[in-house]
Amino acid sequence: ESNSTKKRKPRALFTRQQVVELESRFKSQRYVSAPERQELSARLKLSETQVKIWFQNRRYKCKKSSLEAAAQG
Amino acid sequence: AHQAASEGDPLVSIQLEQQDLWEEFKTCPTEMVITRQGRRMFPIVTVSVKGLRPEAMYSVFMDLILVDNHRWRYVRGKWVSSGKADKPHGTIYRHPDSPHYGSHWMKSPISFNRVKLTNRMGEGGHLVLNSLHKYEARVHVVPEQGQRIDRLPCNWKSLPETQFIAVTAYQNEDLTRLKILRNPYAKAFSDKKTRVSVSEE
DNA sequence: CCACTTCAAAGGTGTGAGA
DNA sequence: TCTCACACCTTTGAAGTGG
Repeated sequence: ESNSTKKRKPRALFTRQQVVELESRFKSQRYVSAPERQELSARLKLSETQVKIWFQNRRYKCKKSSLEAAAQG
Repeated sequence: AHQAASEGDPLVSIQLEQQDLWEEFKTCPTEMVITRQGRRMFPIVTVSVKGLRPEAMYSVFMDLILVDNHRWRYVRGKWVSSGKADKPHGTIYRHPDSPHYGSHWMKSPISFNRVKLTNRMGEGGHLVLNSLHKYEARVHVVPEQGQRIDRLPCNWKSLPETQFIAVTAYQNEDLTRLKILRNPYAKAFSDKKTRVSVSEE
């Protein structure tokens, strides 16, 4: 098949305010429970899956950066 | 003998990281570009902090202080002082992790990689500088209010290795070459010159 | 949950022109 | 001296895939 029907991953970044709130929550709480996730997703107008994956990615990012920091010093 | 005044608090120590890189630039000497929209610094001011109370809350700041009272000019390959310095703006940059626990600040070096330098007032959160003036970075570790820490001896430190002249466009071409060599974002320009012998076959 | 990957968009470089 | 648009890179980060 040629160039026609190729699925390109559209990149949709979260809004600035959404990230601010998520970061704020992550700073005090690395894991979020199901009810908390529901409340967050409703307030931020994101799906619960998006909130779940965001915390998952955020934890990995944190761990990765701290491992790199330890490797250098 | 006078150290006993702070209730057994250890002295706060602030130390610059990547000193060899800063030294390399300082021999040029270092120049930092300032733009209307704001330009990042390279090398990046990074410090390791020791002696904080792990459970106490701190905010960390960086500012750039005038090193001397002169304006500088680049004449025939050398920087020479000429004229009197303009009045500094006195802006300060707060590290985005602030406020956070002492343990957080001490667990790994604190990087000010996102700070931006500008020559125009009103760009929120950026450090405002005068072009052709010489500056030096200074880092502050400030305990949050309500922590009942009476005195922290030495909660700021100036970093002489970071001295630079603010410019609107680079003057010294050795300095420019160093920036291209060391800054990953400028890699396009080092690759370009390497590609001289690559003609298509 | 974790581990890593995917892959465009976002955005940081110095350039070189034109004030 | 200063500003701005490029071209050319990197980094970012939500989503993908498998364990």
